[in-house]
Amino acid sequence: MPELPEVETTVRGLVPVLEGHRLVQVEARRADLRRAFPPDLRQRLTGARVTSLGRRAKYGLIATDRGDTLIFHLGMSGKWRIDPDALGAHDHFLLETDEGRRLALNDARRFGSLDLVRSDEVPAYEPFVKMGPEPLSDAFSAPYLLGALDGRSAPIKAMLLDQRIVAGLGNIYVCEALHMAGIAPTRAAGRISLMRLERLVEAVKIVLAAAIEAGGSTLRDYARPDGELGYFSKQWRVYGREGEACACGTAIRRRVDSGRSTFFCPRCQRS
DNA sequence: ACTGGGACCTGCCAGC
DNA sequence: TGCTGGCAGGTCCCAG
Repeated sequence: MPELPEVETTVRGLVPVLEGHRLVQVEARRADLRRAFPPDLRQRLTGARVTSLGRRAKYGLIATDRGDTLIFHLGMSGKWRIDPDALGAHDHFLLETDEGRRLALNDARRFGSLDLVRSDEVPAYEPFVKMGPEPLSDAFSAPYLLGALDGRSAPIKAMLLDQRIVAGLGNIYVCEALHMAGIAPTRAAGRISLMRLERLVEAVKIVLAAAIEAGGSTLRDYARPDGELGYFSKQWRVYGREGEACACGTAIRRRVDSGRSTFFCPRCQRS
């Protein structure tokens, strides 16, 4: 579920519950997700007030007045449940605020992560160190991409999924952006012209912004008890649509590389 | 250094 | 109904 737009939507949904509020209960119901939780997680968070929330790539950031930042990653199946009616087997980490609002970090596959770092050390947080620019920032531009992809023979799809090139894209939005830009996913990344990279950068920004917009429009649904953060409307043009007609009328194709599905239109997306 | 492939873990769904 | 195989939105590690 969670690529950049879903994490952004999640963070926005957490803001009204957490921002400005004190954490009165903190409970880890297991010791790890993909990595071990910090051993002093509970001690450092209990009693702390949340000062701000943010996002870097697919990571959510929750800063406290004690100078700590809780960094979460939702992996493939993670989500925050708000005021859950009952806890389930996959509710791994719990928070309760001074207002009595309760949050459960639920992650069936446990590919997610939870870390706590000093806020001034966030830029040095290991996953962030070699990360590329935010795709919605001005730093993610065609000239930047041209330089970053120079000499690379790997397919453009693989390069867009590489968080060191650009941080926050996943399988869905890469497929969608390549389709919008009319570029074949298998095209060698280093052999794409500046003009076509302009279209690609533009497509990435449009696709992500539209997904965030769609997520934002469903935010009100999260306000109800037992709401789950992270869902968004599925308005994909190619992803998950193998065999269906592209806007051009051609059947959308699916290919699999090392277990990963790529959806594309063989007519609209030329190499 | 770059590239491609597989591992990690659980749940769900189509097909038999 | 019950089993099996295939599939899933992300990283990380390894071998060539």
